[in-house]
Amino acid sequence: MAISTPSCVSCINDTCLIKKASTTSVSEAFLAQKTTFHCKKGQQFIIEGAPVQGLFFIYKGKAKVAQTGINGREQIVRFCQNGEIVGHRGFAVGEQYHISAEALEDTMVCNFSNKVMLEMLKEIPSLTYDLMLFYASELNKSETKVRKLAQMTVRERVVDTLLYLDRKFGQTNQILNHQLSRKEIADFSGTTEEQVIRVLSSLKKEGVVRSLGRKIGVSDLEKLKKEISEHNFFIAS
Amino acid sequence: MAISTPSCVSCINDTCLIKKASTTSVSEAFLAQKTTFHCKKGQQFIIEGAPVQGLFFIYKGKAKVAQTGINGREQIVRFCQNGEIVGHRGFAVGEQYHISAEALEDTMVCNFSNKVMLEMLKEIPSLTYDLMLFYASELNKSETKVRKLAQMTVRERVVDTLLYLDRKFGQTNQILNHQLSRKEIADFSGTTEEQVIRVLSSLKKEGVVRSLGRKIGVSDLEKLKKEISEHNFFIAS
DNA sequence: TTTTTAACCTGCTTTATAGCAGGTTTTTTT
DNA sequence: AAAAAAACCTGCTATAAAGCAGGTTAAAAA
Repeated sequence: MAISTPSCVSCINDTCLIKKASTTSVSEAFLAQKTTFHCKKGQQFIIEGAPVQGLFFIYKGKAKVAQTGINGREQIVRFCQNGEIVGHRGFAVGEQYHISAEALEDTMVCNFSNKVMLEMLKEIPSLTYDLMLFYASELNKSETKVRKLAQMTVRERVVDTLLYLDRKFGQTNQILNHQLSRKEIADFSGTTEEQVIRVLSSLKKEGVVRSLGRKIGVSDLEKLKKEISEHNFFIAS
Repeated sequence: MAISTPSCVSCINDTCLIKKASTTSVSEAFLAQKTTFHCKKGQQFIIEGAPVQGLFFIYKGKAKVAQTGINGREQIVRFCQNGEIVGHRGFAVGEQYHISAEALEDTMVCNFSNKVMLEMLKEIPSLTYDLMLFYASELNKSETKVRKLAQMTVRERVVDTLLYLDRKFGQTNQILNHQLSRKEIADFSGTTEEQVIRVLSSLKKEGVVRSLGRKIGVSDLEKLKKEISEHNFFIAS
């Protein structure tokens, strides 16, 4: 369901690597080959195991990236929003995607095919360079995550996830802007729903976290940060 | 202790990204700015927390890359040998190294400064492209590791490490070519020395692993592989 | 508004893993 | 060759985390 394709040159997502590259003297022919489509909330636009189809960029909206682990258990890899790349892990390395990507709300997604992407990278060294930096930064985040999983307790990992959600999507009235279920928090933190519930209710008793119906928020950000700051984690996720 | 610097053009490490790039029409001026030095077994050539000093390449030898985790607990990140890059995580992203690198045997290491590296990347797009692919592949490995840590049991992680050591350094007479202490295996697998010892002695009883004094080896590779194959891990580490 | 469903919560039990203590073997040093 | 030092092993105990069962609350649908 391709719709009227927005132009990269006039795109408002300044952090988007393509937008950055589009300001250089690049043949518009590349940008013209972009497709843009609309995803309803809950719809998957990358399917685990499907052949790699280039790179995706969130034009407007939110998505979650996940993969199936042992016993069909879902592992949420990351969340993304406007201007962010999705599907880069498969691109350049594999033939199939090892992750799925699902829209968390109505979302517009841009796509460049493998062929076009490779041609662009050949023609625009600055884009290759930016993409290299992007991969390097993702590697940093991923290795930090390895360390966290290996060495943090469940409580610390849940706290860390709350801080991540605050950094990523922000809060309004001390309620996180993007609401996740306890199960989703668990899948991102690498634990179970019950553990998340237990940690959250402790944090509530301690007055660090508050809830409004099903929604949750951090009421004392500093105290929460303090809880994991002793580990000197280079906050990179 | 810089010694007579070996030429990249005539280097035998064909997998080295610099060697690959050196065959193109590149000003030799870059390559001339490489320094090469000798490390004794046990010597650290990258120190955690020190300022980033460009990229390192193993010319000949073996090294382990590690970082300090919670309670000073060591987390081994990876092992490397001839032709492999070290220090790439800090390069391009940070100001300080978040890892240390230590020679596992007498090792020769090449180094390009930040300045020279950045100039080379600007001048040689194919090098930037190769480095991008390298980062992408490292990202893949790291994310696979995240999944493993989150979902494998201790036994599975130790088995996985044994398979990694076999892939990485090989075996002679069913004894792993590079010998690690139980403690090191634990630091790489994300567990404790005692657990590794327990797993190894079970595996020995099952006839899958054998030992010769302190050295260990895999006697039934297929059976060992089978143990974790059900998880369909894309073997990428 | 009522009904239904999904999400959330809590106490109890089980299990996997970590940690400790003390002994043994292997390796290294003298 | 003896002594010292690592590295390795084993049984026991403690603990964190997972799993289960049954109940409650909040949100969505009728």
